[in-house]
Amino acid sequence: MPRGRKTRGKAGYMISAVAEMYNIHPQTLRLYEREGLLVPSRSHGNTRLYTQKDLEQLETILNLTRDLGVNLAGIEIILNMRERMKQMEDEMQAFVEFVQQELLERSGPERDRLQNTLMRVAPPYLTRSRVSNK
Amino acid sequence: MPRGRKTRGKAGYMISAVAEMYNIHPQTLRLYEREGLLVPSRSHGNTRLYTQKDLEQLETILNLTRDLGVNLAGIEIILNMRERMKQMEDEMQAFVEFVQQELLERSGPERDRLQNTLMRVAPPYLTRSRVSNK
DNA sequence: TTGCTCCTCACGTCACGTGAGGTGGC
DNA sequence: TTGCTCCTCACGTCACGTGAGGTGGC
Repeated sequence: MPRGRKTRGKAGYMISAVAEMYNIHPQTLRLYEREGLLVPSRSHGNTRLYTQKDLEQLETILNLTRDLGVNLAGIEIILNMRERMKQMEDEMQAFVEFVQQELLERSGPERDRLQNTLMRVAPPYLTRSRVSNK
Repeated sequence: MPRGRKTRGKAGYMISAVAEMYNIHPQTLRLYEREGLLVPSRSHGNTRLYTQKDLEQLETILNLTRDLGVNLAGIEIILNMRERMKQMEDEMQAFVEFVQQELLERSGPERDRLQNTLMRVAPPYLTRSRVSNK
């Protein structure tokens, strides 16, 4: 039973709660914030509040630094690249879905040709659900 | 005028030539090789030979470590991600080009619809050359 | 008051880069 | 021979993580 001040409000976790959950020093969390890797919001009393999204970011950071030995400069770059890759995937996804839509409205050799290209060119995880399973 | 052994054969640059070109210690190049970041081929006498491709890889590495402060673990991951992003871009490119081809064979509202989607969804650098400039 | 929060400063450790030292082939 | 190559071992420096010390608000 936790005593004292609540460590978890609806607005997020306080620093010691996060530190305990991930077995990490509170100062390290402050370091990550100073480096711009993980910037939680603050309460009106200036206390850090970590949201669920912050915790996911933290897990990524810990994976990179603890398991893979990446330093903070590298982590920043990798997080940015991840973001860009996600965007690219989303664009690809949207585009593929549109062409699939076109596909459904056609028939005959043209349909086969489109479908062929889709399978050749689009990553499997984008086409599997709608096209190849049929 | 360089004396002694040739530092540049048609097969590639020897380590001291590369070291001089990039103002880097030969031991550092050996370190990068040991870490798997930059693995040149070898002559039959076991001498390292750096190709043009190796030098490009080296420039990327130096940019990451010198200018951005990324450590070697991070560089390895970033190089891999770059590779994957290039692949994604190639796939995207091929797909967009195919749809553009389809586009040219159509007319009327259907063409407009396809073109619209292309512009909305494909990154500008993929469409500029063939579609938007017309 | 207690137990948290905030902050700054400082130390220990480890990775990276560099140098020395000794070898061998063109 | 000279000047390169190969290798291993070792040191200096710096970033990162952790701890101490002192403050303030719920």
